[in-house]
Amino acid sequence: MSSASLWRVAVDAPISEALTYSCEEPLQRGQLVNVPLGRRKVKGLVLGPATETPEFAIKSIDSIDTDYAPLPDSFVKWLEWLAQYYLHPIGQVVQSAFPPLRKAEKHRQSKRPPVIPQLEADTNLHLTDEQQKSFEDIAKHTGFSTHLIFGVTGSGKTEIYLRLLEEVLKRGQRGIVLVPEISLTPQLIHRFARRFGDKIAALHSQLTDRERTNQWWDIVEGRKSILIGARSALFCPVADLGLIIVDEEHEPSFKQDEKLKYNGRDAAVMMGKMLNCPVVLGSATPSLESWKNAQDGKYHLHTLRRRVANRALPDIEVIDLRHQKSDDDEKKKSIEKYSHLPFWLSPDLYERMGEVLERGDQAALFLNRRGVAQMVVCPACGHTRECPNCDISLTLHAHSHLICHYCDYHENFKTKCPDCKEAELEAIGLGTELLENDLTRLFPGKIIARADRDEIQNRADLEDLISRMETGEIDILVGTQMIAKGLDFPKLKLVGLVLADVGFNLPDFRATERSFQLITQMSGRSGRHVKEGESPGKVIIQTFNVEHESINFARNHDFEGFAKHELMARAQLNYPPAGRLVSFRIQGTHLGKVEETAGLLARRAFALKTQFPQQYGSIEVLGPAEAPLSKLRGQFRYHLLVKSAQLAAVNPFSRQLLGDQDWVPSGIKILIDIDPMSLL
DNA sequence: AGCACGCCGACT
DNA sequence: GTCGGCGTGCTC
Repeated sequence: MSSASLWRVAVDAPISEALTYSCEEPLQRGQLVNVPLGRRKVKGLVLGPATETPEFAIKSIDSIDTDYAPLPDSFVKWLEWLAQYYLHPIGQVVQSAFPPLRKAEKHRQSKRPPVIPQLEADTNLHLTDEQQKSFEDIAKHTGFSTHLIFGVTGSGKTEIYLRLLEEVLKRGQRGIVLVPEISLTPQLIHRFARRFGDKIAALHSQLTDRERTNQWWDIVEGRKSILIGARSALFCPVADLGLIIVDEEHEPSFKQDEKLKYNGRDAAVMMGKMLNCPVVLGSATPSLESWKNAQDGKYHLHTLRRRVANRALPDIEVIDLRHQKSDDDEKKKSIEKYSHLPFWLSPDLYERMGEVLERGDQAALFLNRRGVAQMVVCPACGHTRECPNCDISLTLHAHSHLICHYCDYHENFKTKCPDCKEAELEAIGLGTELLENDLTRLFPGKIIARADRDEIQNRADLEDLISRMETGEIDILVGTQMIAKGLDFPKLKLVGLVLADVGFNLPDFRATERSFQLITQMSGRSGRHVKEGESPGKVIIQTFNVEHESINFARNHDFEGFAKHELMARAQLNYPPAGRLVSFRIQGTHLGKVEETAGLLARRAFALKTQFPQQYGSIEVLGPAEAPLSKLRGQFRYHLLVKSAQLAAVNPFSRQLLGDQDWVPSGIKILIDIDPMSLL
């Protein structure tokens, strides 16, 4: 018996590959060990025996951490895939698979409310024919398969999830439910808790480290069978996993935007593949990535076209904000009548709000003022400036330059509209706070609440707002996209999108898709509980771009038409899902050095293409260009985009392009984002 | 990420 | 003189 024992260990440090350690005792892949690293002690995960001896002085493993059972081989494979696909140090990927604290010796009574409330059990709801069929079609799969439930808002996707989980429990297996952090509200957790009682565990950002650790062990040791959580819940090694559900799969927040930049939805599908269990994705507005996979037959598609209980979809009306002036006498009178209205509020929306409030129902106004949504628009014809190379909106800089953030195309900003030559282009700015102030004046005595990053800081604030909406205390809700998702208020009968255009003009190839999703999701909040035969909920969209495709398709509740249209546009420029995209961000404190390194990276990219024309001929390199946020916290930022319709080429190309990074000058950092959700 | 080493300014 | 600022570099 030889004690030949060199092992590959993924240590907790930003080192891309595993390090080699020796150990006298027998080890096993998946075990957590304590190892020396430099002058300190760190945790590491045993990946397997080392195949070759490095020319280092090899250190010995200090001890095996016996608190944790070895991670299953398939789970370690999944961790390795994450590191390899997202080009992230394996040791830092591994750390996410362990709870933040040690296991509690004994459970102490906490002053905080329980993570999962104890609620009266409820029973299954009756399934519609559509729900029943989807449920049956999915439930017959027990091995790896991916399912996309495309169901209009209010069509009862959650009830299908609940039934599927029931089947999983019957088989003695467990399930994971991933939801976007923002929709992980008590409303949703309560619904699961009522159905499955004390079988539920939850992991989300509002938990303390102790709560998180306890939930983790509850699942790992089998006391709980269903884990509901944000994307990071995937890292909990659930034994006997029988199903993964990703609700609102299109949500950009499934993408982590720092450190390991993984997409929770994609990681979930890969986990299903590695652990051989079904994965169910659900959305009223599927991502084009998932939609294409369904069209190509890679995912099973299940469609729910109708709301439950035959509730009608809301009636959507589009208000054209152009041509407010008129010579018509009657119109003139009407303009006088409404002259007290602020510029952002059309008479139609104002009148509808009055009617709804009169009946004691609620209205919500939505305005997406996130980020630096600079928009240049012609008030006469609605024209906006776009980049001729990239087909995205140009951003106004310093009131004089219009710049494309993808390819560095720029032009002078001419104030006269180049399209109709009648009016002067305007940069428009407007925020939710202004709305709130104006509404207080227009609707005296009505209770107005605002929901945006400034007002809603934490879960408690959101819970408070939700309950005030549910009790009907609030008359008018004003908010950003915070209020667009998952919320369900019976008395909400009118939704107004104050300026739908804001989203259209973000310098991002997903801007149109985001707008469509937002309009559809926001519309879906209206009239969710109207009874059969009652007049449906109302949606009013105010816009300068009545012909914009995201409005045209959304007003007709036509996701499929939209997807077809948008997929064609993406395919023409090889944007995802037709192509794969990788973004490199070069940043540092010295502008000249950053520019220089960005140029160097681009030259390396072209050299690689020339050197391997077979593999990399299809790769397009865009930039380098100044990043949209060109200076952030004292760091100058450039970026370079790599894209190709040949999906498999992009990852190895990016890996080779970066190399071991010994060519990167000191003081410069290069951050890589595989499949970026946003190019801002 | 830590934790060293190292090379300059301002203090008892 | 030496205390400590944080730039740079390495970890099997």
